[in-house]
Amino acid sequence: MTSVPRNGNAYADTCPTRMVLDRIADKWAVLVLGLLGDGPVRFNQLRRQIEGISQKMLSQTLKSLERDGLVSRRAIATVPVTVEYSITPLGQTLSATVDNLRIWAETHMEQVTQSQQQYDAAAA
Amino acid sequence: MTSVPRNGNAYADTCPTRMVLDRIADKWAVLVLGLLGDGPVRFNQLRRQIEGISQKMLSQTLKSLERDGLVSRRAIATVPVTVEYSITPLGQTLSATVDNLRIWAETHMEQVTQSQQQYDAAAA
DNA sequence: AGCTGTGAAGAAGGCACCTTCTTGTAAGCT
DNA sequence: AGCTTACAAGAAGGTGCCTTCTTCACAGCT
Repeated sequence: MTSVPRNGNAYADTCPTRMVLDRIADKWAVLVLGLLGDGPVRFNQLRRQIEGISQKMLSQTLKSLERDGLVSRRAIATVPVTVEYSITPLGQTLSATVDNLRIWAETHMEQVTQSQQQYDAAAA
Repeated sequence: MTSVPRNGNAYADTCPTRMVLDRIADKWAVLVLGLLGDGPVRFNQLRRQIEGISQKMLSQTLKSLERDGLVSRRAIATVPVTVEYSITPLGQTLSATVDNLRIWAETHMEQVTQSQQQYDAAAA
């Protein structure tokens, strides 16, 4: 009998799903994948499009996503050398989900911040 | 002219969407909302169902989600007093999205960990 | 008095996230 | 030599995440 991929359980502490969830439930990962979903992007292009992220953090995030198999890296023989990042087929299966998370944040930002203000006022 | 809710932009550093995204792109938030999506749950029930979370962290996460307007809290006059948490209408609109994130992690856990192992082996 | 249960939070400490600074490599320009 | 560009990463330091421990309040039990 061939082995069948088994689903993990994110509610179980010892299951590696917890680590995977921690990896993808990350704002930088969501923002990077959101951009790569539209096509390959170079490092500095990503950096310009994601305001507030440091070069260090972007490099680190891309490395992690590459390690996860969600992103692929290709050095281009320009002068100086530039690097292009693309989403992988595995990353593509996550694309719509992370986009929905970001879109929800964008469309409900006012409601959330309003609720936070009301909560803080009631607590004061 | 009545004011129209404007969408945020998560790629802009100064936009509060970044903060909202940071709030919801969080493994504990995803796991808590995933359980509350099915109906009200008591604090200790949540604690038992989410393995590995400390009482401190669960309490803090629930307080943050309440402040965000995604969760509501109701004290019940039992002996001792127990507290029941429910998802709010606003939280309900996020429910499917966070479930999809968790389900993706559960169904792709093996592919991600395999990719991580291959990456680490190639780097060694 | 002690203990149990519930839920909340401060303190302490370790670890991770994150920025800034710096360095490294390489090629081209002044 | 200096500078620029691109990308990667170590060091340093600050902040935040997170656990553990402890305390608190309250009611009931021994």
